[in-house]
Amino acid sequence: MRRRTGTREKIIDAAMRLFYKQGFHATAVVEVREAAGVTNSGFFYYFNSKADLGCAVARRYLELLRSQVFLPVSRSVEDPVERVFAVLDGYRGILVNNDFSAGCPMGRMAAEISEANPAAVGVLNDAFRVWINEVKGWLREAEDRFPEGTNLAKLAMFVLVTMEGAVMLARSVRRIEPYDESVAELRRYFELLGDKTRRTQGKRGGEK
Amino acid sequence: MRRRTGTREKIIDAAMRLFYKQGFHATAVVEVREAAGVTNSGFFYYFNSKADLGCAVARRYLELLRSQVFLPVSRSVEDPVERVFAVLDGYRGILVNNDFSAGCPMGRMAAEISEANPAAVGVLNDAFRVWINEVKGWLREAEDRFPEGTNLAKLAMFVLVTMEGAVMLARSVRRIEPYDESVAELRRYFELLGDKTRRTQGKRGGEK
DNA sequence: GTCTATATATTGATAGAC
DNA sequence: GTCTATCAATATATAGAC
Repeated sequence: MRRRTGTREKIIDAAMRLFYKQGFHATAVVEVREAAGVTNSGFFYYFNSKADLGCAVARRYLELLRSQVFLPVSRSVEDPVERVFAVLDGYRGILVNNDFSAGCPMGRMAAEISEANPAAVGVLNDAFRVWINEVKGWLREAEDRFPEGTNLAKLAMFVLVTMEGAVMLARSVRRIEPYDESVAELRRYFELLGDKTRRTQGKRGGEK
Repeated sequence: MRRRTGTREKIIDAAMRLFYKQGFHATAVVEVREAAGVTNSGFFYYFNSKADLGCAVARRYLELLRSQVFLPVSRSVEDPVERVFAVLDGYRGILVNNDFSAGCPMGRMAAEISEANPAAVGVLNDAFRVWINEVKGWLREAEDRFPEGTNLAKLAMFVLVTMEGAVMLARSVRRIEPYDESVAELRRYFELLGDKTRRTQGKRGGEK
C-alpha cells in the first residue's frame, strides 16, 4: 500500500471519479491528467498504459470498499441485517448525489471492460468477492433469523445482484424509484425468510 | 417499420451484434461497416453519426424484444409465472452461448451510454418499460397466487433488476453460477410470496 | 446509392531535454 | 520526476466522382 499523497495517487483519484461518472472508454487519458493537474509524460511515467490505470483504479475501488463502504456502516449500525440495508442506502446516496450519473463504481467498470482488460477484471472480481463475503458475515451474525439451512453466501450474492441491477436501471431512467422499490422487494424477501428486524429494533445485533 | 433487407438493416444488424459483445464505445464504426460489408461513405449515407447508429440499434432491441424474447415464450410456455422464468432462461442462454461476453443487450448499452446519448437512452428506457409491462401482464394472469395487494408492476421490475444484476456479475466472473443462484433466489421469493407453480404443473396457466 | 479518396480530431503513447 | 514537443494510430466524418 502506498502513501495517499503524491502524483500517482492524484492521478488514480481523478481517474476514479471520471471513470465512475463517465465510464472507462468515454474518459480520455488527457481528461484524467488534466483533472489531476499532471503533464502527459507525467502520466505515462506512472502508468504504462490506460489499461494499467484501469487496474490501479480497480485496486483503489477494492481498498475503498472496506474503508468507505463497510467500515462506516459497521461502526454506525448495530444490527447485522440493518447493516446490509445501510450499505444499500449508501449506494442510493451515490445515485442521488451524482444526479444519477454515477452508481456503483465497480459494477460500471465491470460492465464495460469485462473482456478487454483481464487484469482489471480480476481485481474487480476480487472486490465482488470481498463485498459478498462481508455481507455474508453480517448475515451469519443473524443466521438464527433465517430458515435452517439457508445458504447465506448465495443470499449475500443476491443482495449484490439486486443492488447492481437496481443501480443500472435507476441510472438509466434517472429516477430513484426503481432503486427504492428493488430494495423494498429485497426487504420483503428477507421478511418472508423470517427476518423480523426493523430499522429501530436490533434484538440480537452487535454481539460480534 | 422498414424492410429487413437492405444496406441500412445490414448495418444495424452488424452493429447490434458487435455492441452487445464488445460494448458501444469499444466498437469502432469501421468494424461495424466491415462486418456489414459496407463502405465508409455507405455507412454515413445511412447514419449521420455513431450516436445515430446507437439509437437505431436501441430501437432494434426494442423491436426484437417482442419477436425474439416474449413471443416465443408466450407460445411455448403455458403457465404465466413459468413464462417469466423461461424468459430468464433465455438470457442464461445468451450468456453461455457467447461464452459470457454478452448478456442483456439493452442493459449493457444502458450502462454504457446513459448520459452521452439521450435519444438512445430514451429508447432503451421505453424498452425497459415494455419488458416490465409484459412480465407484469403475465404476473397478473396469476395474481391469485400472490398475496392480496401485491404490487405486480414492482415485482415485475424486480425481476428485471435481478436479471440485469445477475447478468452483469456472471459476465464479469465468467461463470454461470451467480446467474443461476440469483434466479433460484428469485424463485424462492416467488414461492414465499405464495406461488406454488412448478415447472411441470400449471394449475391455472393458459386461461388467458 | 455506392465508390475512392481524404479531412480532421482525438486517441494512446514516446523521445529527449532539464 | 517533470517538462516540451511530437508520433503513430485510430476515430469520426466529409467531398465529390460515377
